[in-house]
Amino acid sequence: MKNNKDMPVEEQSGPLMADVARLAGVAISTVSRALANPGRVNEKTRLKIDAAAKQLGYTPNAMARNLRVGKSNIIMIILPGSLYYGVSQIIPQVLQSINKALIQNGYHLMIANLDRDEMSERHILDLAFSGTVRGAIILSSKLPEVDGRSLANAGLPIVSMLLDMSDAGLPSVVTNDRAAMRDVTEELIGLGHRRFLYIAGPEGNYHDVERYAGALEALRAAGLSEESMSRSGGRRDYQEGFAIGVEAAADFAQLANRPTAVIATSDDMAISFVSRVQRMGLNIPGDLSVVSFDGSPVCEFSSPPLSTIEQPVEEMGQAAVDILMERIDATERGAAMRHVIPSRLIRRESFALAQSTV
Amino acid sequence: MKNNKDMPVEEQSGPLMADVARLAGVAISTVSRALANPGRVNEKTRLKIDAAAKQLGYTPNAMARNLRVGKSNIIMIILPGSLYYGVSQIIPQVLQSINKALIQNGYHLMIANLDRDEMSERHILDLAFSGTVRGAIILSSKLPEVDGRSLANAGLPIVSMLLDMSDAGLPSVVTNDRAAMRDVTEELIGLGHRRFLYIAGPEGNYHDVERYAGALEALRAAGLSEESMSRSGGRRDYQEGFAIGVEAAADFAQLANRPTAVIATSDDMAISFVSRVQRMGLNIPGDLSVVSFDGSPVCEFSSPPLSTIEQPVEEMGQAAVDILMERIDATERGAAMRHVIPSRLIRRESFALAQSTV
DNA sequence: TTGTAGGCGTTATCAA
DNA sequence: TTGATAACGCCTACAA
Repeated sequence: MKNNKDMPVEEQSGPLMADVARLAGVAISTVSRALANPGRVNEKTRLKIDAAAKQLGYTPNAMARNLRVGKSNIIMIILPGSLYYGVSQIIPQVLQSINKALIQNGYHLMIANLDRDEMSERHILDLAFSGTVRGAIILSSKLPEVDGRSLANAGLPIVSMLLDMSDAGLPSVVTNDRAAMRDVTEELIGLGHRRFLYIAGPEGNYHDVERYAGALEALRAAGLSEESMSRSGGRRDYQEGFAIGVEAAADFAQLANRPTAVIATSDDMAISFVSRVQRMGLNIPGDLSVVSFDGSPVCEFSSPPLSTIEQPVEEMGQAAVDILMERIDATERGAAMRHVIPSRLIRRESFALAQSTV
Repeated sequence: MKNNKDMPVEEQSGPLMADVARLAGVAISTVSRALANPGRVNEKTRLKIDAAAKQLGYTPNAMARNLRVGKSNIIMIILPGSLYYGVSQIIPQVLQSINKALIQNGYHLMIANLDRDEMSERHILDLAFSGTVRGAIILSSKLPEVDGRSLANAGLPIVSMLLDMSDAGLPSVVTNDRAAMRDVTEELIGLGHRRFLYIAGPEGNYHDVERYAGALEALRAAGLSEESMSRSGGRRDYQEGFAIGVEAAADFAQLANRPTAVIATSDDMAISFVSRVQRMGLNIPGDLSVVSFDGSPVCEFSSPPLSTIEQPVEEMGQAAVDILMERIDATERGAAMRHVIPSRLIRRESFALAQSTV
């Protein structure tokens, strides 16, 4: 402590390395070494120093250290505009798994929210260019870029998760959206379904593109035309899944030749869709089979329990952190890679054999 | 830039204040002033400096600044063990509103997860004692404390949210759990209900204590005995809401004189409970009224739509940040206060007049 | 209004 | 193996 003469109480800044050094009877630099490179110091002095540090309740000042070594130990996660989904636990799960993996590597997690406004972009760019963060994991398809500064040029390792941005030069951790969709569509075809309704999130979104492509692949493989699958949605964001499902139910009611199977691209859509068509008197899965994406646990408690494609969020988060750590340590950067972690279909009662129709 | 002779490319640390100063033809300190106290510098030089800064794409180094001024601009949020709830969006909503409010005040949000293990406590204490964070918002009932160091003694402003910890000296932002529960119970009594089932989270938890007390207040006021309300649950955490609801349905089935109204302390509990008792052939709200806590949007799409008590998370987050900011700025700390923000009952079809029974 | 100089708490280099 | 010393990039008296 240096303020020992008048001690204005207000900001007691805690013990410094100098205090530890004094108590242990060694030089400051020796304390620094003892704490950082315990191997490079005499065992006896190390013990003395450890004891002194513990006695004083010493914790090294992170800002001083980071300034000195020129590196921060904070990673930021860039989340899309709204974190607010209906039943999906993807965001909390991502945060949890990433935070855990980061801590194990000695890093901390900072949140950055990427809204559509310029302010949030500026905020993220400040974080990057001020040296506050050491790397980023991004869950949005847009890299912040405001008057000259772009996140891409911040010299920061970045990993994309959920969305494939390897084209933009970012290593990406994704699930097998396309194959998962192809498989489940195939399975429905196998159950006798020939007319489908596809409920989409925002058109052009990576998930939509991939999943729809997967569905079409299955149709083609079975010799069915593209017209056998109607589309609903495409204008609203995934955050508005409930509204999308409600609108899809209205669309569904209008269809002349009603589909016997519905594929929703989020559990929210499926849940609100089901609630509306049941109200119209339809039986699920008797009249209509339903499958969706996200693997929300609540699907088990719908009536009927909903089949859903679970995304391996834990593994994806862990993988994203692993890749980020590699990038941080690497002297040379490898090529941007696309890492695919397979998802898993949870089969429940919401889909069944097609009624023999027509 | 200082590395201008051989430029090893690897760590291009960006322009410094010295570079801006050189380009603008002024001293470093003038740049510092121009950027921080624009008023205390000649307008003409200020423009020159701004231009130079923009031209170089200069962003001040946050770690150097923070070290110098002895303050960080990072706030940590301490979240309970698992973020993983079934349908509740409380955690994401909290993060969103707090992050937004913090940014408006010039702060950043760091996540800290408080598991039951010592490692996570140590992690949080390091964040606090290393000067990394300037304050904390805590959503857990336990203040980290490991060998000597305690978060309570870190000299850090802390605000509790969701849980009332004013007894422990923390200003707390909570909702009116007790009154909300009293009101809804009263309402059920008014509808003719006389036998209740209360589905609890972990016993002794603040929410459980408050809510149960509220229910009892209503019973007493109506001249009903405590025995008119059965209790289920009490052993599992809120994160296991679905399991609690399933078990409650089993408990319910065993009851000799079945309740006509159920009060669940989370939407997860209500949803899984309903799915099970419906499978037992009961009609809701015909045979059984149901109300729960959390205000999850999905409740609108259950069948029947579920009544639920919505927590004002946005306002609570905003209030928590406001209070934290006051504490940070305040020279003298006021007494710990309890700030109550009222919740709101969303009435849906899941409760109705009691069937005339007995 | 602007410039000079010193220091925030650490780590890293160099001698001893 | 240890100690003195010079940065890291910025802010802030104080002097000019």
